[in-house]
Amino acid sequence: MPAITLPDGSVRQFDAPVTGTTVAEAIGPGLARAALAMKLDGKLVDLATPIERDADVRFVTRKDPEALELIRHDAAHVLAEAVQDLYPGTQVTIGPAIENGFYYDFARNEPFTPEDFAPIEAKMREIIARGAKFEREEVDRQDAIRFFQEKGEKYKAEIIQDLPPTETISLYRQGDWVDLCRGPHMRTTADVGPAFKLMKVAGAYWRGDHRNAMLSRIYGTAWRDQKELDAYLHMLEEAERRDHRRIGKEMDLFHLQEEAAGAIFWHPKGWQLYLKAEAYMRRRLDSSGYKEVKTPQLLDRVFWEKSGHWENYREHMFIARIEDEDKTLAVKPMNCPCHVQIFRQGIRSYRELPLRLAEFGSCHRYEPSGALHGIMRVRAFTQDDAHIFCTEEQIAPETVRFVELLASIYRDFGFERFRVKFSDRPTPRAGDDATWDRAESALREACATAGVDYELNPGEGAFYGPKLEFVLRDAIGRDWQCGTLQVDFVMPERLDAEYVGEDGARHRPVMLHRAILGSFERFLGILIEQYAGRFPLWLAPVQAVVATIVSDADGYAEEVAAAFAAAGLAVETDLTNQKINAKVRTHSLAHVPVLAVVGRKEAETRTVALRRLGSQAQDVVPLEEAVARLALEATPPDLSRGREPA
RNA sequence: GCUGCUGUAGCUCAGUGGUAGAGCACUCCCUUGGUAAGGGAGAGGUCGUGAGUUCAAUCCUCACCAGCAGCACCA
Repeated sequence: MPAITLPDGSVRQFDAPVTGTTVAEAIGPGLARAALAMKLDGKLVDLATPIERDADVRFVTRKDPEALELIRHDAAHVLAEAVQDLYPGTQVTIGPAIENGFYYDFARNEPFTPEDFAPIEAKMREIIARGAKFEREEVDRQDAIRFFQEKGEKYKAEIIQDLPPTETISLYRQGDWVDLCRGPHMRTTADVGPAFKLMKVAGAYWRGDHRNAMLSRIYGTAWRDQKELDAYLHMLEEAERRDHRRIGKEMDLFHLQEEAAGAIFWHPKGWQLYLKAEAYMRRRLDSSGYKEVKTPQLLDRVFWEKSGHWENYREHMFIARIEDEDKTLAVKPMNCPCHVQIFRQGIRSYRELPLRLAEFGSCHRYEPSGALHGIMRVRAFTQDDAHIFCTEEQIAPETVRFVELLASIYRDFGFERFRVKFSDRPTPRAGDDATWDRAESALREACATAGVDYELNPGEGAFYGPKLEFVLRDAIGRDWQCGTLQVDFVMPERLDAEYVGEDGARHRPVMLHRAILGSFERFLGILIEQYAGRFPLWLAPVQAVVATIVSDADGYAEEVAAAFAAAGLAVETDLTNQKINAKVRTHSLAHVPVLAVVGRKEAETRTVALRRLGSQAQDVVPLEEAVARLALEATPPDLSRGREPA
């Protein structure tokens, strides 16, 4: 007879098997109304799940974090029923809850359009209002396959076929509609509530494989209540405002045009931003023991054949044919083989290791057209690339050193948080298992030493070695891999890199491929979104504008601007015959961090009225003090560290 | 690359089978005003490219290019 232990430690004894529903009712009518599902010994299950033995039970109500997932999963089922009701002949496939919502993939000859959303949503509301019970039923595998085949649901039948034999096959019924589903679900369709919205249609490959059929996916979002939904929709709008493509245009940072798809035209202001980031990185690498190099853009095809890239990535390389010489050159898609060439010049000693070769390496890759995205995913980009040639013993300490540098650099750019993914051996791969064991454990060990929390990304390593990926998130919640560290035993072998060890014999070095920003282009895109264009002073392309109130102050304004410029500030003057209100507005919208306003008063007293972006306060200070203060604040973080504020 | 959508002035966008419009920006004039839009005038587009249908195409059809969303890809 089950004894149910509740989260507060109290125990309820029952003299016959019960379900969550009866337990909730026994506790109280309020809980019985609020309970949507339960955690049975830590596992989220239906409220109607029978409990036959002693167990820990926690009820999940709308307030609990698990509720969102349930609401979204149930919403996906409701969506599927609505679609099958409105568009007979449509097959269902899968429909999970995802971050912020849910989707369902349908197989239908005719694709859905956003115009279909209104009728589908209306039908969904009907189904929700009907409040049919979700009823779980466990069935025999063969019966289930036959059942779905007879309904013409060949995708569902295929899913069951591929489920491991140990897996219980369960169906969920909501009224007349049935879906194959592992569950759990809430009590009835009414529990989904009113706070949902269909968001977009898109194609998606069956089982995520591009060789399979393209299904029609409908995305939706769902929340506990209207307030949450509104807040989410509002957040999306805000995110759109900080899209780097929009801000890039507004702030005149860069542009793209069709004759150079996937390549960026950096405008003067955008290039200032780029140069500041590059100068900063150069200092950080230099002071971390890296040696900067520069290698060729174009190399003979033979070279890429030797490195193995021609075989694997030929389709993604830009090729140049030289008719006169009957040669084929390829624009470099990466820098590592070139760095190996530098390593190979002369005879290397173990005393030189670790040798850290860095390059702001400009690379070209013919990315698939659908992958291009603003400046975040382009075909011409520059990596803050470096290769560390070292011994196996040095992998761990070098990794620790790298992670520390990376975290410090991300912090300087305003990113306190980032995710780390550990990608281990893929199939197919180069190198034997013993080598992989060594590489993976070295990396794991290094993560432990460096205090890095990572999530495992199984089978996603590079073909030559395991890797760490450092992921930053953009304004719209999309994740972008920026930093990376890859352990490589293969390339040194392939390109015959070696050093003379302490024992006088020749050895293969290990190569660590690593990048912190990844590509400048992508990183700057994320940076623009991170700050919504309101950069900290050290990065701002235009750091200050000197704006006059009356034209009598023009001469003094020029003097102020000259003083700012002499202190290394990027400054512009605004001597137009606009009112000061208009000038404030213009430069605020342009995200200029410092507005120095000068009128007759300031000219007479040799002061400036400083107004900071985002503040209405005016700070009238003597010119010399303003220069000193701003110059200090505009100092890049690495240069101002340890320095006392003036 | 795949599915769907989009492409009109520098930007944001409206619009029609009879070769086009707004706001902002831009130029000029008036205005010298103390912290988020002072007023007026003007200039600006072979409606993404190419073909087809039509008496007539920016509008309809097809192809291509580019972009957007998602999927796949990302050494």
